[in-house]
Amino acid sequence: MVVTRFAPSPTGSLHIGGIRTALFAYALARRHNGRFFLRIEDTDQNRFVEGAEAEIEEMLDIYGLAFDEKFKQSERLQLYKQEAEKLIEQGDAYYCFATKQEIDEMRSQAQEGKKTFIFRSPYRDMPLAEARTRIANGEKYVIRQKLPENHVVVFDDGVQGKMSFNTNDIDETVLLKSDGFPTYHLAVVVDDHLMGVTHVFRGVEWLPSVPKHVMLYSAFGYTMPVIAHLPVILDPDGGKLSKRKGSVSARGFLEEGYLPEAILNFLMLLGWSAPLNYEHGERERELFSLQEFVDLFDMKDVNKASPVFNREKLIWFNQKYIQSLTPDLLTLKFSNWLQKYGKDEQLKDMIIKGGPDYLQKILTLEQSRTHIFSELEQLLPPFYRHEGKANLLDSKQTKNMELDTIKQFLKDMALFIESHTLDKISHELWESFVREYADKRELKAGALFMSLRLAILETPFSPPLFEVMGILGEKEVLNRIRKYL
RNA sequence: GGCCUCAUCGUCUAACGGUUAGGACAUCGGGUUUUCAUCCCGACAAUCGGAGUUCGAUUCUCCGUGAGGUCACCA
Repeated sequence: MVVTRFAPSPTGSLHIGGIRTALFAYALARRHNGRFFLRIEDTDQNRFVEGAEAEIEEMLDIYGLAFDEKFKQSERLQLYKQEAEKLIEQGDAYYCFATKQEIDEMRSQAQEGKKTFIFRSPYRDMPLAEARTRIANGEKYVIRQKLPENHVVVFDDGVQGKMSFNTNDIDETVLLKSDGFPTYHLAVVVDDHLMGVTHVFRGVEWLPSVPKHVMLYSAFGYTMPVIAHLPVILDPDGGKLSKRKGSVSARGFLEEGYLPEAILNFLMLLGWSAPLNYEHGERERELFSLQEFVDLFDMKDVNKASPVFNREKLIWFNQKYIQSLTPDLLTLKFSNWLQKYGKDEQLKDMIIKGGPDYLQKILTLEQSRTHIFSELEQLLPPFYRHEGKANLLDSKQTKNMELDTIKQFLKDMALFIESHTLDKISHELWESFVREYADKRELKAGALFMSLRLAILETPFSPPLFEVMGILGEKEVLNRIRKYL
């Protein structure tokens, strides 16, 4: 059985890269009808952030990455200590009394001499009995991993492939801190084994500590899971993804108005591509639902190189997903978004007052021109408020016209609408009125449409006017036009 | 600096050792259109450099170069 896990630490808001790691782990487990666990790595008391754990779970839920069970490292402290003691007994670890200051001093000395600093504790070979006496006397200690000298550690990464390390280049790392908490290195190995994890996905930043883990697995006699190190997501400017150009947290993207499905789809293609069978006439494809991804996902299709996070492409995905929404879903999702993240309080009130049916009609019209929900905060107001103060000449089409000509047109337009109040004006009738009007006076039809648009909506950009007027209703349209007469 | 890793259009990527090196985003043209979008059509654009292996390297090997990661009682 395939067992994977997502193991974030609750030290802040969940990074979008975390969602990708979780996505891959989730997909592998689901693909093989296995299990997917959440493990909260809260062994650092100093970096603990209140509410971070709840946010991790909330994000996993919103993004649709359901886990089967949750574990918390802080609840299993006794266990790690026990396991560390076991290593001491075996001679694969030792008590160390060196203080942080002492080590820091040695390190800075080595750096001044331009020498590489690999810490080897003076307590490494202290007789166990002596060490235990010191502990009994209340002395502070940590437990360190003991490494064999000049030993080559080989490792076969699930994504990166074969590599090797020499123990001479590696610190004998702390396994159990003086506060009794395990370090990451001890806790992952113990937990992954106890949880029966078969496949691990994590960021490449963990690659350098692989030899420590390999040695721990062998000291414990555990079989190693497949470990796959995912390349980091890079910023277009180089380096790690930075916040300067937009969100980097899982929640931040939701706030900006991206749909979780679109983000997920974008993330899938960052380092993975679907296998293709040209002989069966398959074409390149990049729109995948979570379920389709699960059905297709295989570790061998994951890339080694670090991808750059391209926000334009994310926007394109989001637009595709918005366009594919049914009117009901579009209305529902946008309403939820607005309520949760909307910034324009006045607009929120007006939308509620206008009712869901009115909103849905507008959204259907604006659907093809929205890429992310936050744009709608600019597109919607013309349907809800009207000042009567727009400059009717402020557009490419109307800037060379006489204001009087426009006003006369608006007046005639109003008369036209009034005279047809009883029978519904058809699109054809209405449009031919404008075009004939333009022909007769040697005006440009486009300019007339624009002047109407500016009067009614007070913006040069809008969906087709006929549909807009249909939504506003004749009474409202007349009201708005009259403000300019 | 030590250790480790990576390298195809600007970006995400595809290509049993044999392809006119394919697709998508972006960009630039053109078409549809009542503005803005959408949609459709088209164009531009890449195998980091140098050796080797081979009849033949994007693909295999080595060396450079460039980029990234990491060197905590943080994860």
